[in-house]
Amino acid sequence: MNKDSGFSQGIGEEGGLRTRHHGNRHRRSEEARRAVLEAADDLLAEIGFAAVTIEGIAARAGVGKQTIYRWWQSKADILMDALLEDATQDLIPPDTGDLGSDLRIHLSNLAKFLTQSDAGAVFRALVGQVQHDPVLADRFRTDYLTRQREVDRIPLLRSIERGQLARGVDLDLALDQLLGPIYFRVLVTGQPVPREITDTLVKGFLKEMEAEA
Amino acid sequence: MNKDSGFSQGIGEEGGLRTRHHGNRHRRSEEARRAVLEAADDLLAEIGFAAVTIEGIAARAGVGKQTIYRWWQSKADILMDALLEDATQDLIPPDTGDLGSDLRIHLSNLAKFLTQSDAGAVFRALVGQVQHDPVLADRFRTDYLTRQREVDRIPLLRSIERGQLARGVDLDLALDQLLGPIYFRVLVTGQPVPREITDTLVKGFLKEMEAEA
Amino acid sequence: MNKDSGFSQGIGEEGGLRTRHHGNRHRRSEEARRAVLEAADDLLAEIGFAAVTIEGIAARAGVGKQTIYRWWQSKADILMDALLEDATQDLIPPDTGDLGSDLRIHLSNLAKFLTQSDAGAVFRALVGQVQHDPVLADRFRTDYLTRQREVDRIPLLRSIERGQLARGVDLDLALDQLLGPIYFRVLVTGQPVPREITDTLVKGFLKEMEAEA
Amino acid sequence: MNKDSGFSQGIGEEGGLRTRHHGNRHRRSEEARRAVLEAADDLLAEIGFAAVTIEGIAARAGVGKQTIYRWWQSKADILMDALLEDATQDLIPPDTGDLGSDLRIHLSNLAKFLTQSDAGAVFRALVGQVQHDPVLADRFRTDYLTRQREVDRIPLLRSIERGQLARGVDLDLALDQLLGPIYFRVLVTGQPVPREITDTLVKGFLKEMEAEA
DNA sequence: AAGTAATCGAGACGGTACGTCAAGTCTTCCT
DNA sequence: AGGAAGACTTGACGTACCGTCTCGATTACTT
Repeated sequence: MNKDSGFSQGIGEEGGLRTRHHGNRHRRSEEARRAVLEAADDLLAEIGFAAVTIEGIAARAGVGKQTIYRWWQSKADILMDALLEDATQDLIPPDTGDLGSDLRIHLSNLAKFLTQSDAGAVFRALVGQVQHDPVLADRFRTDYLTRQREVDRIPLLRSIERGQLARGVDLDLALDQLLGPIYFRVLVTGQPVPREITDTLVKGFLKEMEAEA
Repeated sequence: MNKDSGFSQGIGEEGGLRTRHHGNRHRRSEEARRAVLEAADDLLAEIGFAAVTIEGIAARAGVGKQTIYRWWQSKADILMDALLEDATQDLIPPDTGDLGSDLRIHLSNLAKFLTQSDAGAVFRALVGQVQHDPVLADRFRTDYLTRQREVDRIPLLRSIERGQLARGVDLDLALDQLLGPIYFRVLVTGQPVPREITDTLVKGFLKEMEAEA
Repeated sequence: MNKDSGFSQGIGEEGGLRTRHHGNRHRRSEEARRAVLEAADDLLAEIGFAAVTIEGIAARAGVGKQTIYRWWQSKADILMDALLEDATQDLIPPDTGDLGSDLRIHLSNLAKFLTQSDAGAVFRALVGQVQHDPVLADRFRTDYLTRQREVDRIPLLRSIERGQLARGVDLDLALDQLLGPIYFRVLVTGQPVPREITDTLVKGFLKEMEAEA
Repeated sequence: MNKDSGFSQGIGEEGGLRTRHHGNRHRRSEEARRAVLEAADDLLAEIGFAAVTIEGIAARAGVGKQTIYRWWQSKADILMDALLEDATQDLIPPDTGDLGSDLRIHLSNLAKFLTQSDAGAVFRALVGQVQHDPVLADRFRTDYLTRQREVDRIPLLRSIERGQLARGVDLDLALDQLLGPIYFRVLVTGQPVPREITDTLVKGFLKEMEAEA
């Protein structure tokens, strides 16, 4: 995506060319990088964010601490990379041709992602950390959220193109209304987010859109 | 509310009789308790959750570490108490006689609380920590959330009694829809929550309720 | 003697009528005092001086910490009392009418006391502590050593009276020569002190005395 | 003796070649080691054994606590090393060709060492601690005493070779008799050990040896 | 007999040091 | 040059005891 290829951001190389204008000087070890991300992921799942340590990650990854400090700033930074690597492919909304269906599926997928998947656990840990760490918050919003936001917007945009949804709709607010309750339940109240909830959210949203018109 | 209200130990005899026939001879120092809560509050505001340490709180409060460990389990536990003490009086919805007004005011107050107040900063730190610490999560939900949830419900209940709102409305879901987007912006996207947002949320909610009917 | 009757010194009341029949002025609890001394003794034997704590003694004795601090200055001070109470009756030299016999028996008793008895363990712990604590050293020498020194001197004095030993003998030096090697082995080298050793010491001493004459 | 002589861990390359194909890459900091020993020595002299703490040593040495705990087991263990480093060169008996002279000088040096020197203060503290700590006692006897014992024996051995002293003499007992009273005065009675005392001890010992013959 | 005063067991208090853990830095050797 | 290893300083952790303090109960001497 971006040439910065910022190892700390990881993502980057899926394009594959890997032409990196003139190469990465003296070669970062891709092997070490993956080992670290995997170790971090595994440890998060096994012992929880609070118990994860840089030393633990290094030991589990079979990597020197220095190698970690050379490329990442904190354990949260590592998890950011892990999240970007693991989770981007998920949460791509379907294209069924119907806004209601698209949203129902997408919201349901989101709920599943947040509550059931390993990547969701990473996400929750990161959001937790974001409350304490403004630098991480920046990176989280720049590297993850804005991208996800664009993806989330797709069903609505498609619906507008199809003429189902009015042109003037405030998409950001719409997304807040659709997604907010889900994140709220997951992050704050800790309540489950079954399909009935997501379906009802979509129903309410559609009803409101109709009423709007 | 219950008299104990659930501080970590409560000393809580505000009822006052203090008839305790002879028990509890060695009482907790109320002075130390308040000093700790204040120190924790202040430090959170000054240096942020991550930089707050038990040692720092103890030093600032002029209290022995053991005294803290005797009564609290973690720095988050201390902040829980601080939150319960500081914030309970806030966020009580008004009673204007109109659901729309009540909600607009209440949501705006909530947004202000979350983004502007010291207690809101404590709340955000706690929600962050809740993502990493299941024990804290329990306490957070038992001691704070359920109480707040009941308070949040009041405008809707009053509206039902007035006959404005249908009896069958799912109040929990309604609250998720009204509050979720606000928490989402505060905790996840980091966007501000101006009055326009809260007002629009209320408008949408009312429109949906009408459509429902 | 002294009105304080120095409980912390325990012993001390021999001057006296010891009418303590019931009236101890304003009542120190004799029961507590004995419980503390016994607890200290027991704990020393069980876990060693380093692991003995005032809190541990108080708990074991079923006594409040304050009670201990009221009457003693340190755990070593308690053990001083225990030593004075337990050990004074030991180490009284016999009177066989013969200097050699008296000394052989006495030195052997001393060796046994130092290496085998519980009171000897207390003594060793106190000598250890004396190296670190000048205040204790004072008390140790004033209350225990000078007394014991006088007792140790008895066989030599008797022998002088009997005409066996020359009047001019330096008794202090003689005692250093007789006792020093025993304490040295016990405290420094950690070697055992069997009867052969003590007997040989006596033999050497007597030979030297003869040669002197 | 070798300059390395057996610090608590040494690193032990006395074999020397250090061919270790690749092992032991991360070596102990000699600088930190010396700083710790000096700090411990100084603190002992300044504030006394009881007041010396590991934290204090670390702070004074400008060293992390962990570094101390990595290489030593206790403050006494540190002082053991300091003693071994500082004191081994002292207390080597002279060779005047005459047993009496040799012993008089050596005993006098010993007395001076024990009562006047900084290393002597360390020694006294260690002997004190030896009464409470069997592990230290072991190390004290293995690493220090046996070595010193051999050195102390030298004048007697030389005298035997010269034919002055009988072959059958029990050297260990002889040393106990010569040294015991000195240690006794220093460690137990706290009396000074002037030259008259040491001289008289030697005189008595020689007289006894003559009488023996 | 009631009042007074000192001691008692208990245990919370402000502290100090403990011994451990992890942070982030630095140095060394290896590849 | 990058990476694995690990010793280094730093600082917080949570615990154990220190010595002081207050509490309510007990008990022996006033009065």
